[in-house]
Parts: sequence; C-alpha cells; structure tokens
Amino acid sequence: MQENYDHAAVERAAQEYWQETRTFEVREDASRPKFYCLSMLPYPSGRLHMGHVRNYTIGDVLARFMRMQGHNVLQPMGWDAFGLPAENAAITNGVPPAKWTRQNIAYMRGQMQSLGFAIDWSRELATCDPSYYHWNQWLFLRMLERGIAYRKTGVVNWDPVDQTVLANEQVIDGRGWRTGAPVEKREIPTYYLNITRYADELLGALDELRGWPERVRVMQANWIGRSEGCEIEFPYAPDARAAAGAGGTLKVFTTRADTLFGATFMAIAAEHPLASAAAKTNPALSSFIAECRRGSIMEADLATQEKKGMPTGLHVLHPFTGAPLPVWVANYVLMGYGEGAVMGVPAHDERDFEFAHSNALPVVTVVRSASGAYDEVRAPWIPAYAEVGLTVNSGAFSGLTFQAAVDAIAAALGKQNLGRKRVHYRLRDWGISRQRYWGCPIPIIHCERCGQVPVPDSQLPVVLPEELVPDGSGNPLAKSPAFYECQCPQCGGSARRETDTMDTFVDSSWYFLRYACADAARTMVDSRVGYWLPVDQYIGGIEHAILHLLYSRFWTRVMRDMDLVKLSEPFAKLLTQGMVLNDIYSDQPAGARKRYFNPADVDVRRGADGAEVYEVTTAEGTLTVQHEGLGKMSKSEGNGVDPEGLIERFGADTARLFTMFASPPEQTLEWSDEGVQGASRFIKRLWHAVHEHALAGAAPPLERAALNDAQRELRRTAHQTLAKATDDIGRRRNFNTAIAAVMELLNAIGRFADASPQGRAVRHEALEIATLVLAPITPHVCHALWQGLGHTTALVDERWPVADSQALAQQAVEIVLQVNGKLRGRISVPVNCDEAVVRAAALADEHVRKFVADQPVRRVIYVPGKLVNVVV
RNA sequence: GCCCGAGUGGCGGAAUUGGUAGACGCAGCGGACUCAAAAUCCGCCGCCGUUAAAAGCGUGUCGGUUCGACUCCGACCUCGGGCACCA
Repeated sequence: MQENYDHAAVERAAQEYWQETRTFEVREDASRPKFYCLSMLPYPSGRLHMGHVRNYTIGDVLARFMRMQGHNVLQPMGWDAFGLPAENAAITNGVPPAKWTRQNIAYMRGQMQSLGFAIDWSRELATCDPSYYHWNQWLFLRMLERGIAYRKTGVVNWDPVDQTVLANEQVIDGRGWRTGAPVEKREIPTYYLNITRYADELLGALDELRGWPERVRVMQANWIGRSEGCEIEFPYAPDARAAAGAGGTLKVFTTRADTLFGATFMAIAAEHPLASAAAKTNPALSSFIAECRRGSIMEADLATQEKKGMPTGLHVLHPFTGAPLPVWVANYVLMGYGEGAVMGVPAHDERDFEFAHSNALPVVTVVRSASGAYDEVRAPWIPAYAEVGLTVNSGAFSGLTFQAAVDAIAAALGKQNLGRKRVHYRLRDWGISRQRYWGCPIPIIHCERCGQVPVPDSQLPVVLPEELVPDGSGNPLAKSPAFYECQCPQCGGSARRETDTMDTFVDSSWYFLRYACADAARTMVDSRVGYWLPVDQYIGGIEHAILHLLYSRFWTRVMRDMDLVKLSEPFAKLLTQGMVLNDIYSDQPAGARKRYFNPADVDVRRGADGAEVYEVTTAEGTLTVQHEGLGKMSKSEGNGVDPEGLIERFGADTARLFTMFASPPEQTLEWSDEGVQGASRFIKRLWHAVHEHALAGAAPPLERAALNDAQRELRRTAHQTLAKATDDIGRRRNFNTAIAAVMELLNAIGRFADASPQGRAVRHEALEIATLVLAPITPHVCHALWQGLGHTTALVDERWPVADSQALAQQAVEIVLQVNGKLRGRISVPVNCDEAVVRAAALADEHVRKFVADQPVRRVIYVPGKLVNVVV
C-alpha cells in the first residue's frame, strides 16, 4: 500500500478490476433475492451536472449496499434522447440533433464511468434508437385499436410571426421567445391517450404505495382531483335556441348542486360553441373572444390573469324555476375543463362573487350558515360564505343539509332528464402530439380516401430521418417530402405521413421495462420483466413527482391490460431527491434577450452603500449583473456546476462523498464549493490511518473477553457506527448521518493510541468496519484500503457485516435531570437501574435541589433510560 | 392564483417515536511543526454575561396544546418545486 493517496491511480485500478471481471453485468438468478435499483434516465444535454451526480450516486450507494446484503442487483442506465434542447442546439450551431445527441451521450457515458457507478452497461439504451421507439409506435397502434389513443382538437401556443407552435418553455412573458410576438391560442388536431379512463385506479392505488413519499402521493391525488358532484343541464331560452339554430341545453358540472337556486348567471369559455354562435351577430363579443385568444395556454398565466367577462345576450332557463339566466363569456372558464361552462352562484363561490360584483349581477343567498357567521351574503367576501349549511330560498328544497339537498336536487333533475350525479376528475387526457422534429414519429398515414390509417406493423418502425436541421420556423418533417410522401396502406393511393412526433414523456413511460430485456429484438418486452420488475428502488428529482410518474403508472396499466406485463405499479419504492440549487445571475440589456451567467464567473463585492454588487468580466469589459436568487441548476439559467473539474482535482470518491454528505437526499442542496476540501481531507485521513496500521504488520486475532476498558470502548464505537450506518442507509436513506458516524469513528481511532497486540486487533476491526461501511459511498478508495488491510478478495464481493450485540452492551447510562422541563443536571446510573432509585437520586441531586428549593414537588416524570423531570 | 415542500450558529446540516438543541463537516481564531509557506496535528468556536462560573436568551413570526415543543395544532411571512408542449 502506497503511503500517499493517489486518487487517479486508485480509481483507475478499481474501475479496471470491475470492468475486467464484469462485476455489474447481471442475469436472472432464482437463488438470490433480486434488487432492481433505478435512477431516472438523464437527458443527454452535453455534460453531467451536479443533479446527475447526486441522483446517480444515491442510486449507486443503494445498489452497492444491497449487493453487499446478498441481493442480485440490477442497475441499468439509458438516455432520454429526444427533446427540444437538441433542436435548439441545432438552430444555434447547425448540427443535426441526432449527431449532437449521440456526441453528448458518448461524452456523458465517459463521465459516468469515471464516477465508478455499478452499472450494467450491457443493457444501455437510448430512446432515439429505432430499436427502442419502434415499440412506442407499436404500442400506440395497439392503444388506437382499443380506443385508448384517439384524435381530437387541442389548444396550443401559436407564434403568429413564425407560424409555429411554441412549447410553454418558449413563451416568455406571453411572447414568442424568438420573435417577441404576443402568442395566441390555436386549436389543432392532436392525439390523446385516455389516461382519465384509469383515473380512479391510479388514485385508489396510491394508498398502497407505502414505499412512496407521502408528499408525492398527495400531489398525485390532488392532480387527479376526483370530485363528486352533479352534471346539470340548463335548457336554452328562445334567444339561445335562435342563435344556436336548434334547441339544446347548456351543460355544467358542479360540486355544489345545493346552491342551484342561487345561480344568477352562466359563464362559458370563449371557445364554447354557444359563444361562437352569439358572436356571429355581436361584434363586441366577437372582439372580446378574440381578446381571450391572446396569451399562452399555461395554467399559471390563466389563473393569475384579470377576470373578465362579457354578456352574450343569450339566456338559458333554470331547470326548476324556469327563470331566464344570462349567459356570459368569461376568460377564467376553460374549454378544456369539464364542459367549458359553469353556473355562477355569487353568494357561495368566491370567484363568482367577484365576477358578479364587477359586472353588477344579482347575489342570492341560498345557504344559511351552520356557524351563524352571516345572515345574508353581502360584500366584502368572507370564507364562511362558501361553507356548507342548510338550504334556504330554494323552493321545495329549502331546509336541507348539504348532502340531503344534493341528493334531492339530483333526483329531481334526473326525473326531468336535466341532470345526474357524476364524478369529475381534474386530470385531463394526455395530449401526445408535438409539432416537432426530434421525437418519435406517430405511425399514422393520412389518406384523402381512407382517412386516418395506421402504419401496418410490418412497416414499423417509422424511422425518423436523422440528417435534418431545424431552423426554428416549424417542424422540418412537414417540409420534407421524402418523409411525408407515402402510399396509403389501404388503397395504395398517394397519402401524407403524419409529421407530428410524440411527447418525450412517452419514451420515459416504459424504459424501465425494457432494461429487463434490452436485447429483445422481436418483442417489446419478454418474460424477464417478470423476474426484475417492479423496480425496487426508483430515484429521481422531485420535479418529476407528478407527470413522469403518473404517465409511467398509466402506461404500465395499459400494458397490463394487454397482457404484456403482469404488474400494475412499476415502482415499489421511490426516493425523490431534492434539487441542486445555485444562484442565478442575469443581465437584461435594453431591447435584447436576457443573458445568464454562471455563478463561478460572478464576483461578489460590497458597493459604496454596503449592498452586494455582482460583476462579471467579459470580453467587452466588466458588467454588473442581477442576482435573481436561487434556482435549480439548469442549462437555460446557466447556473450549473461542472463535476468534471471536481473529479479531476479530487477524484470521484471525493465528489461522491461530498454530494452524499452535504445534505439528506430528499432535501434541496444549495451548492457551495467549500466543503469539498473537507471530504477530500477525510479520505486522506482514512488512508493514512490504514497505511500506518498496516505498516506495523498483520494484527493478531481479536480476543473479545480479554479487552481493557479503552479497547472495549473503541469496539463499542465501531459497532455502534456499523449499526447506525446500516439503519441510516438501509432504512432511513440518510447518507449524511451515516458518513458523520464514520467520521466520528475515525476520530475515535485517531485518539486510540494503543499499540499492544489486542489494541491493534481492535483497531484492525474498527478500520475494517469503516472501510466496509464506506464501500458503497467511496468504492474506489475502499477497494484499495481493503487490500491494504491484508485481504486478497475484492471488497465489492464482501458481505455487509452485522453489529455484535455484545460489543454494543453498556454498563451505565446517563440520565438527564430537569426541573419544570429545564435541564438542570445529569447523573449516571447502571443500566436497568430500579425506577425508585433513579427518582430518589434525581431528587437528591444538588442542582435539582437548588432549583426546587423549598417549593413542594407536584409531580415527578420518569422516562426510562432518558430523563427525570421534577415539576414544582 | 392553485397543489406540495422547506425555514435551526458565520455556512451545509444533526436531534429517527413530544424528552440533553447545535452531532459531523466547512469557514474563522489561537497554538505546534517549518527558514518560510503549503500540508498535517492539537485547542477554541450560538447569543448575552462573567476573572471564571452561574443565571438568562435562542430552532422564520405570532398565538395555542403539554410536566416538557425544532418536533403537534392555528394564523401569517419568506424561499424552493409543480401547474399538463422543458426534461
């Protein structure tokens, strides 16, 4: 063993050993419990960032830990290779997305390998490979056959200058990112997947996901948003009938059917057919509807915009009283939600209340407050108005509780066929069409005679041409006759291939199944899925808590219902790592696009007034920039930290150790360059401790019964460390405290200056425990240390040790003494000391007596092994 | 706007089931070693106070429950994530 720690040599040797012995390539093995450890696959953006390092190190620690616990561990890796950034890069440098993406994959694979992850690289996949997306297309066609996939119109962001659909990310302050033109909403044909068919099951099964964080389950439940209510139909009044050209009803959904008699208006979306009908003869309404088309489709924008409305001049009839109710167009009602229409009950809904007040609509109180908070609803709004109570002013339905009123009203509506109870979900069907090039082609052919024709299975995959270069003005596939010109599979006539591609969430909705059988050439999945799945531990960013995880749960169920897999839930346990945050600095020159600067390039100094000033030195000189606060490390905000420099300078083990030590995995990690030194220093100290110990030659066997107090003490510390680390890693998934415990152990070893044979035996055991416990976290240096401790076998094949309960046994325990809950003293008592003796000792303690003085003791609370609290 | 989470020393964090607040590390300060520096090793390190101690204060803010609250409850503030075409 070398005297000095050379991270480059140590890491090279360990990685070469793992590679030569193919340590991490695994096969199905019925004799051992399997453990499928999966980290979310990365987007190949160019280089790894610290979020990747954190994510994959967490996965690797667990994979290596479970391997040492005797499991057959699968840890695969792949690339979420389709997506918008590749097109953006192409626009900037003229390089085709395929080339850019594959270069990035090669580079990032190298970076991952330098971090020493225990990955089975033989299963690597990239979602842009035709051999992968072939099965996206194949399953899409099966979904189409079953009606799970279908086509209808959808609303998108439209850049009127570039004549292009914009992603939400490309809309900045309501304007197109390249043209600066105000965006508009536009309806286009879109393929949808019928996820709402599974809404109830996806919601109900959340309860069984015991291995998922509570907050993710809550977020998913709220996202699905099941609500029980009534569908109510309001018949058209003669004016509406005339405008629509036929009779009909206006359908709404409400959870508050008990307030039906308080409805004083109807609000409909700008895109609602009745709005269009009314607009034909109403220029003011027509221009209001046009105004509603402005702006993006983002919910955050819609929810914060000023609530505006305009009357259509049309009316519908109250289903019970027959009273005409005016129909308004309102910008806060969305065509995509429910029926695109709501009934306005100003007295008992805050939004309707505000709308009625700004538009001088009547307010009718129809609920009597259960708490007596009000008699009649009047401004200003108070939350009690929205609470349920007894119905009043509601004709035959007055005097009923909430549930009784809803039941009675639903029954009465049912008799007239004007309403029924219904369950409504906030969840919407999943629109998967993207008007973009770098994605999986949707395998459809549009024929003028035959309509929408699926590409026959024999012609799959529809291969994406890889040489095109997008220029930002729309989908290059739609300008490429070589791609879209084709023959109709049904009639043989000339037809046009669909040029939309699939949402990249499709790619990531089933990749975890494919790893089990990555070499299956003729099928999407095979029986090996039955061995490896479900994923035992899934690790990824909290930002994926809703969409990716929900889509994967849905997709897995669809495949289950086609008998392709047997499971419903793909991920048994989930660890959502917190984001890695860093400061965001930007500069917005007048009339130009905002620029971002990496925190590493920003100098912070104090200005004349004491406030911090942020400066960047560029080719043009020194520039003062704005500090926008903390945000997740991202390419678009230019605040990533490149781990490569860290690895070169300190080694992969230091990078891994620091990332795991800096904060617990579920918490956000605020990046700081300081602290890396500490991790490096600790590894060197451990190296020197082992080196020095090994220099003295082999230690004699440990004689447990022949130890002195100091030797027993070090042994106890070592085994306590082992017990704590086992629990911290295996159960709590808190790596920072496991590392802290090993640091304490090393401090104790450093203080232990016993050179006697048994002293050396105890130290040897303690160093072995430290090495084994750290093996999952810093595997390279531990690989070398294990050899340094005299072993000829490889550490990676070693079993995780079990703490010796005899070594843990203690003779005395410290009892905390409190008076009125405040710490006043401590005493040491034998383990299993009689309660009466502890109480007496506590009351006799001089510190306790000082604070009790002559006051009568009212109570004495005793917590065994912990404390005595004297209450006066 | 809606849903979810977080807030503890100069900094990252610990306190696992309501029971010793600040483990471990970073930074800083003092010392040893050195011609010197780096590295390494030893010591100190919440605020206030004191010769030293004791006492007092202290986990975003305000209030509550409890013998006892970082932990539970209510209200609020700030920051972060998500909001369906970024991944």
